[in-house]
Amino acid sequence: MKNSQLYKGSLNTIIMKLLEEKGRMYGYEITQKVKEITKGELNITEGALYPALHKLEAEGLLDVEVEKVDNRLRKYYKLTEKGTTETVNRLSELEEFIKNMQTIVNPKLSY
Amino acid sequence: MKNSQLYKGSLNTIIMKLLEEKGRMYGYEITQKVKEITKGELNITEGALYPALHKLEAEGLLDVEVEKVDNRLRKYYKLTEKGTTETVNRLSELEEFIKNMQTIVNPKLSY
DNA sequence: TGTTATGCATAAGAAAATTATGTATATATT
DNA sequence: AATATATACATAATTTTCTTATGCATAACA
Repeated sequence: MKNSQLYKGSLNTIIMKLLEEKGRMYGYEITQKVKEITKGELNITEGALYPALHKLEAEGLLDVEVEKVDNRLRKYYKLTEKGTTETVNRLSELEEFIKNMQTIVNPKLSY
Repeated sequence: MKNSQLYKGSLNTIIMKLLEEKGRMYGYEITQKVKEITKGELNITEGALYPALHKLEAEGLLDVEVEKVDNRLRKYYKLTEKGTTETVNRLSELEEFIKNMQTIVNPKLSY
């Protein structure tokens, strides 16, 4: 992941949320989707992405399906049942985080 | 810093924003203020806070004034001129970050 | 034919945090 | 009087997460 270090710690949540939405995605697709969503502002590097995917898989939160498309390998990831449950938690943590950060940035709006 | 790893990378921004608001604060005060703002959700650990303050000082973004209150030491930090300028940048990065994360969490609201 | 895009992966190093200590004074509790 | 909690700083060892730099391989484009 590149850019302002604020994104540190949010990669897993991003991956899981995208998978919850799209059903299944492969690594490269995730990087492109995030680039698109953030209008080029957030570029997930491979050195961050692939180890993250492997770790989520090792933790039993993701499943993989390998497919060959156009003679090139793709590893499709999707949430396991455990992963789906965990995603709900992560997303509420994210919303809480965003609220808290907004309160810090703009304390006057938080009555 | 404790809790959801989402806060990783946001400590410096939090410190600088609080200092911008309050003028000057000492370390322990910062931890208490953040705990209060986030209703106990975010607890900044000393192992994260003090090295962060020292680094910001070394970078010329903060100045220190040592004072003895009730026979106990306090190190009051405040933004330097450079720090004030930098805070503006960090805050706009933070707002951009929050926007992007919101778009990811709730893509339907981002037309 | 060389560059860009697609698609995966890992290793070395840096950055930022956690966890575990350590020191010291003040205040509240038992 | 003794003990625990709060205040106030600090650092060292370790872990987590990311960046940077590689590496391999196929497809598409110029």
